[in-house]
Amino acid sequence: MKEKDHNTEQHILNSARNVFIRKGYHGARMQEIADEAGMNKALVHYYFRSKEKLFRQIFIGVFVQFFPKMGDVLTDKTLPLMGKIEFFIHNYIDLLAENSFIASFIIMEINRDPDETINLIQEISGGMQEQYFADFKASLDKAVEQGEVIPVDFRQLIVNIISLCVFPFIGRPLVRFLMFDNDNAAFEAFLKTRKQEVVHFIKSAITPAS
Amino acid sequence: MKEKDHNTEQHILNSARNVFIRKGYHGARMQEIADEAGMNKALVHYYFRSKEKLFRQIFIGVFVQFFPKMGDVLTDKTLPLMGKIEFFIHNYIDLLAENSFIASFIIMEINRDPDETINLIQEISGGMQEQYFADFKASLDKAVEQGEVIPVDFRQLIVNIISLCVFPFIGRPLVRFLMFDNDNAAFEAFLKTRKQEVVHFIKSAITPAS
DNA sequence: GTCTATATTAAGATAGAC
DNA sequence: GTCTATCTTAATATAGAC
Repeated sequence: MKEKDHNTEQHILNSARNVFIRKGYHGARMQEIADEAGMNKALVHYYFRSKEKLFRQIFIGVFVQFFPKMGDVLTDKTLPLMGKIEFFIHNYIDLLAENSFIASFIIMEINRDPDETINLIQEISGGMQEQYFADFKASLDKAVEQGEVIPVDFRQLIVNIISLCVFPFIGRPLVRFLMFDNDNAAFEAFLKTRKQEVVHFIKSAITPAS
Repeated sequence: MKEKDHNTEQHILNSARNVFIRKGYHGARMQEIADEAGMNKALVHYYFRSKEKLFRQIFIGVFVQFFPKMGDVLTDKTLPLMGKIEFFIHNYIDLLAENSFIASFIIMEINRDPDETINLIQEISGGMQEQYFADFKASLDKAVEQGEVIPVDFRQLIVNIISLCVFPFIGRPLVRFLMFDNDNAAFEAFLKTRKQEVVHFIKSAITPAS
């Protein structure tokens, strides 16, 4: 029984994750979640009582999977600044490429119900981001001092890096249409070169003119 | 009667715009639209027949307001490349700042129903973007030839510019929380300096090391 | 634990009076 | 053109049999 229990619950979670990520909270249907899990709607309620509760659990899971990876890179003390940035960009874009709808899902939900969502994120993160950023700032300050990079506000720089990585994935259908006339192969090729492009662009922007 | 007719219709459109932009298609309620317009739900249906039809009209309006402004700048033949870029960034960030939820609304809807939304956009735009980009590319090529900027892929550059402008607004609640501990004043100050930051960053990235 | 059947509620949409 | 009242449908949620 324990076995089957665990399996069913896991099936529901997988299915719910897919449906919520594709459709968002309001667009998702309990019926669709049940269908995709290959079982009855009532069973979904039996395990998770309400759509709201199920959603919270999914959102937490997605967020937890998505964020710590970023922090690990920022806090690595052994790497120099540009190494950190490069490593971060590589990891982050890989993650986005493999989980194509996650970024827009998070953005969507944050804009749907900002207060509720931020509260949830606050509970999850427990303020760990402050340490991440402090470490990154220290690393940046040192690099500036040594003349390796020009002086920049560390928050602006972080936002710049994340913007460049995330936006093409969030705006994917629009970018593909506007810039590639819906030619998907061309757009995928564009994304493939994106990692190098972003790294190169950042490097070029913060390296002192010799 | 004509007078009143026009007024009511306009009230509904205004209200619908607000509600759809805040809540998205699935989150919006016809009741809420009617309430905010100060009238009955039935009247909204009398004017627009269905939620779907009303939504399409709103989406088209938002998109039309949002896009041509970009094109005007890109196609201005009198400005040099960096002037164009600078002008574009100023205009675009102003627009985003004044209409804080529009960007996330468009992104949200595009991800909710990509095919349908892209079809709609295709009808609206009529392929005008190709001309915009062609003109921009020509301007970029010339600047590269003259040694004013380093060689860059024009699509990557455009995506970079838009990413840097749009993302802080789309991710607003999350950025405010993660980087400013929800201190709204600090975050607004950050946005205020964003225009200069982006211009400077781009300039720095594509200017040849002397 | 899992199903069928059903209750409940909410939302889009229409009919009909004024 | 605008309202009240109502229809219809669809979605969340629960009861109860197995």
